[in-house]
Parts: sequence; structure tokens; C-alpha cells
Amino acid sequence: MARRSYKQACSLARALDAVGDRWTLLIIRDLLLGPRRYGELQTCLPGIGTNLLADRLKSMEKIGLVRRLPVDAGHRWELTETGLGLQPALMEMIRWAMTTRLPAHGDETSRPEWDFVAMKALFDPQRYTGARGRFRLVLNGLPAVLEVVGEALELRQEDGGTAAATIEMDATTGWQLATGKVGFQDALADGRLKISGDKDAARQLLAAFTLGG
Amino acid sequence: MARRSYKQACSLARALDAVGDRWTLLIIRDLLLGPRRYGELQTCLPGIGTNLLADRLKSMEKIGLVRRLPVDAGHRWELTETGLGLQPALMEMIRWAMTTRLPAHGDETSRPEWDFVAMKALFDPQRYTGARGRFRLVLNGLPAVLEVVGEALELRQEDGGTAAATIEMDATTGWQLATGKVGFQDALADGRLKISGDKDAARQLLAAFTLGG
DNA sequence: CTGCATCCGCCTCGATACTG
DNA sequence: CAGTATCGAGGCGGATGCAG
Repeated sequence: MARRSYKQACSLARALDAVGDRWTLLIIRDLLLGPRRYGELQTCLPGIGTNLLADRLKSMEKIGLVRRLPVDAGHRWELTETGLGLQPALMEMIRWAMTTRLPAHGDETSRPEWDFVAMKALFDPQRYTGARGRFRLVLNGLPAVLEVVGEALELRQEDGGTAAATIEMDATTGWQLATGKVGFQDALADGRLKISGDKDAARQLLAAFTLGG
Repeated sequence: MARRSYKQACSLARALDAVGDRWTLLIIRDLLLGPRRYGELQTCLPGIGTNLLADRLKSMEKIGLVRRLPVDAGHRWELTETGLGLQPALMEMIRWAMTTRLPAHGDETSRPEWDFVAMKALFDPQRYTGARGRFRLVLNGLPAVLEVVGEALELRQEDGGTAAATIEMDATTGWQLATGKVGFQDALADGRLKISGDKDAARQLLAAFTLGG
């Protein structure tokens, strides 16, 4: 159990007392896409010790950031409202990292889930002028369901259900669209972006993904 | 030199590789109010080891978050544009902590600078309908200069210069005004809020400080 | 006096082994 | 599958020393 505190009467210090320990924010990142089993978290967090993951989940549960969700043969870990409240801070941190040239560490492991989180961070609800709707996003071949709900974009890793449109691309294309390095029509033309269903609604949605402008 | 990396091809992981180490974000917090000397940082960060502060500053300098600003008999540390770019993320994290009941650690130390940072976090530029202007804020008896510049509120710990108005209160009153627990007129009436100069401009400014609504 | 570097004890972390 | 137990390595906290 991590028990080291800054002991400062400052909101940031108190926040870091709660979530500043190693791995904690990455656990929350992975839970942003939906409830996860212990084992799923382990494979999404290569390098974490099994004791650390258990410790972190326990203290996060005590603080009220996550809760256990009973399921057949065990349970899933899911974010509480409080834990979900960290999403804006995480999104801002991701946007900062995406616009900043940070030193790269040679042998990075890669996971498709992280691209979904990056897409969430690129979405700016202020720019979305379309109607409320469900979309299907196939990123690097993996499907997810997008839904614009009030101030944020909900993105769950699952498939099925009805959707106004299906958007298919890879993460690089998504990033290039957001930064304006490639246009909507161009990406469509050279096949890196595929849309089925309501093409106008998809265009409106993609227009809300922006970075650095 | 902190050299432990998550080695994940994920923006959040890379951000935490850069600023996730202990004390780093608190150093940035303190630098948000202006350049600081090494010794000033030490007194604002009770408990940090002198070697750790030096190490952190060195790695932050290498990444490009801070730079040395020569000054008589030594130098000051100041944020670069890249370092300043973390401000939105920090502000969101502060707002999260202020709206969340987190476990308190008995004997917290307190510093007036942290209240200024909290005030920055409460400011929502979207809600500010007034004109660009300079204000003087006296918080708990300590003066600072406020200036609305584009998307953010600049807040420097200094005094002097011209100001459209001077706003005088304590941090608690500021928080109560932001959360709506007390109204502008009431706070003025019972003397916890004092305004000299352009009272209307001050009211417009204070209306842009909000939390949880 | 300011701005660190060195040294040392402790606690967190990461990895492996083991259990309900 | 979902953790607990254990242990070595290293980051961290505190005291002290020293150079410009």
C-alpha cells in the first residue's frame, strides 16, 4: 500500500497523493474504455508487478476511484464517477504529449487500446456541431462504439448495435486528420479512410477531432 | 537522474515518463507563478531532498520544460513554452481534486502560493465576458497581478502597475464565490470581499471563477 | 549566501515463486 | 483466474559538506 504523502494543503498535491504513484494513472487510462478483469489489466500494463497492481487497485478502491463489478467467475474493475472525473486531466495530459516532442525510449510496446484513448483525447466537444448519435469506429481493424454524450465522447471497446455510420482507418490517419496534415476528402480518396452509412454525419464527427489549432 | 520508463507507445505513458516522477509536477506548479530561485523552490517544496530538486531540474531542463534565467549571484528557473503547455492538464487535475473528497493527511503545511494556483484553476476563460484588462488580486493579504490573455488567466505574484480594479479577499471566500455558496453582493456586504476601482469590471472577472457548475 | 554533490538508511518498486 | 509472499535493486528523504 502506497502511503507516502506530500502533506501539502494544495489541491494538486492532494491529487498526486491519490493518483501520483507509479502505474495509477495508467490503470485509470485502461479503465476509461470500460470495465476490465485483473488479468486484462496485467496484459495491458506490461512490466507492472502483480503485487503492485493488486496494491494500486486496493488503494484506488479505498479512495473511491474504482469498484468491483461482480461477474461470472470473478469480477471486473470499473471506474466510479470520481475516477471518471479524472478523464479531463488525462485528456489534457495526452494532448500535451501529442504536441510535444518528448524523448523516445527505444523498445516501446504497443497496444491497440491506447490508440482508442488517444482518439478520445483528440475529440473536442465544442467543435462538434452534429446531432447526438452513435458511431462505429474501426481503428487498425479493431471496432469500438462512439457516442457523443454531453460534454465528452464516450468510447467503448465493443461491437454491434446500430450506428449512424462506420468509420474505418488507422491511428496515424486519425492523427493526421486531427492535425490537418491530410484532408477529409484526400483521406477518403486514397483509401486510408473508409466510411459506410451516413457520410455527412461521419464528416461532422471527424471535424471535431482536432489537435493544436 | 530518474531513468525509469514505462516503455509504452502511448502519449500518456510518455507524458508520465517525462513528468510522472515524484515532485516534478509540483515544481511546475510553483513555476507557474513566475521564475523562481533554487532556494525559493526548496522552501515551497518542504520535504524534497536537495539532491532530488537538483536532479529534477536537470532532467526537466534536458527535456526542455525549464530553462535557467541568469540573475545576479546565481539564476532563476523558469518554464519554457513546452513546460507552460502542461498548465491545462494541471488545472484540470486541481479542479478534480477540489470537487472530490480525498483523504486528508493530518499535518499539512500551507503556503500562500498554492492558493494563487488554485485561483488560476477556478478561472474559466469561456465565462469571461469582460474586456482584456489588468487586475490586482490581494489574496490572504498577498498581492498578485491578474491579466486575461486569450485563453488563460495570467497570474503573477508581484505588485504595482496600473489595474482596472483591486480585489481583496481570502482564499475561502474565493472558493465560496466560485461554487456559488456565497453571492457577490453578500460577500461585499459582510466585508469578506473588498473591491476598489472599477467595481463592474471586478464583478465580471469574478463571475468567470466557477467550479462544478 | 546560493546552489548544488555526496553519503546513507529506508521504503517503493519489479520480478519470481507460490496459493485459494 | 486472481491475487499473496518474498526478496534484491534502486529511487527517495534527510543530513552534511563544499564550491563559486
